[in-house]
Amino acid sequence: MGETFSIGDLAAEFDVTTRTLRFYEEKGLLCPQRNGQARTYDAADRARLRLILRGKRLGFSLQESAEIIAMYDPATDNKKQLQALLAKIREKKQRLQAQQQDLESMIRDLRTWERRSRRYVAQLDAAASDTDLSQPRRLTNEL
Amino acid sequence: MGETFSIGDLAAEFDVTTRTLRFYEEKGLLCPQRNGQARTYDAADRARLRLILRGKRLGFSLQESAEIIAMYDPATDNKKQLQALLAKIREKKQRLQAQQQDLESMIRDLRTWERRSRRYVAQLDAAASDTDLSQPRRLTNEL
DNA sequence: TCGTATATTGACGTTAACGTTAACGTCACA
DNA sequence: TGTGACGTTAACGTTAACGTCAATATACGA
Repeated sequence: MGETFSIGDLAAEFDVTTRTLRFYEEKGLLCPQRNGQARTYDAADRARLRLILRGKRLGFSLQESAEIIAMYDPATDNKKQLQALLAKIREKKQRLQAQQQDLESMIRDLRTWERRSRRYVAQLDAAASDTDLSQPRRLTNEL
Repeated sequence: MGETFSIGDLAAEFDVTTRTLRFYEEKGLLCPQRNGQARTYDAADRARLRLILRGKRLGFSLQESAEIIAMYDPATDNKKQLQALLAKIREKKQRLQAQQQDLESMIRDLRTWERRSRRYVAQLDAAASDTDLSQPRRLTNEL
């Protein structure tokens, strides 16, 4: 068998608490083996956790991450289900692409602001070396 | 003066409830004028709201959106503050770019899965027309 | 055998981001 | 003059995603 992990191992590796891992299990997102009382996680559990956390970083709820993870599960073996699944995949992809749009807008805005602010700091510097502190120009805020 | 909006206007335009707008105000993210009791929003308020919602879609908390919006505010006019602000901008940009990585990973994964599932459906179709329903091959799940 | 580390199961607490309800004001208009 | 449509404040309710705490079990080393 492959490598296994304790709850503490995974918690440390992914920087979450053990409570979090038990919570995910309680919600049906993880289902590690049991070694007596203790939980034993394998590579697949670890991969699932990675997906859950990736989803979180992207603003998905646990419910949604659960759905996405379900898509990776080949246990669905009839045609209608697979087609429903494909529809879901397309929906998720659209949403993710919309997020990309938002991200690009925001990064563009931030870049603009960074340049603008940098010029302003430079202006302040120049004014200071001129001992001309009279009227620092305001940045206009057109949002 | 420019165009103004009622609370209902903005709620309808951005598909949020009026409660939400009052809540954002309560949290200091919006501060519309008052016309007697009633709120009157202008173009700047509207732009702020757009930023807040964009942040939400990207998984930012309201607190974080508030910080980001504060970056757009030119009211900070001393050099140290501006430099601290630039640092924050860089931090946010890094986080956003990390999100882009996650997004790309996930979209790539989904694309792969879509193709794989599509092939599987095609296989099922072929099998059906052959009246050979014996052993539909399983998709392997290597996550 | 004792202590320390790590695990377990409840069970209650917390925070963010609103929803919901109640009780009321105001303005156009038929 | 009522009757909607739209607005207001205040206060309590809700859901998600954990945190925190208590009491208990298990293994391992000195």
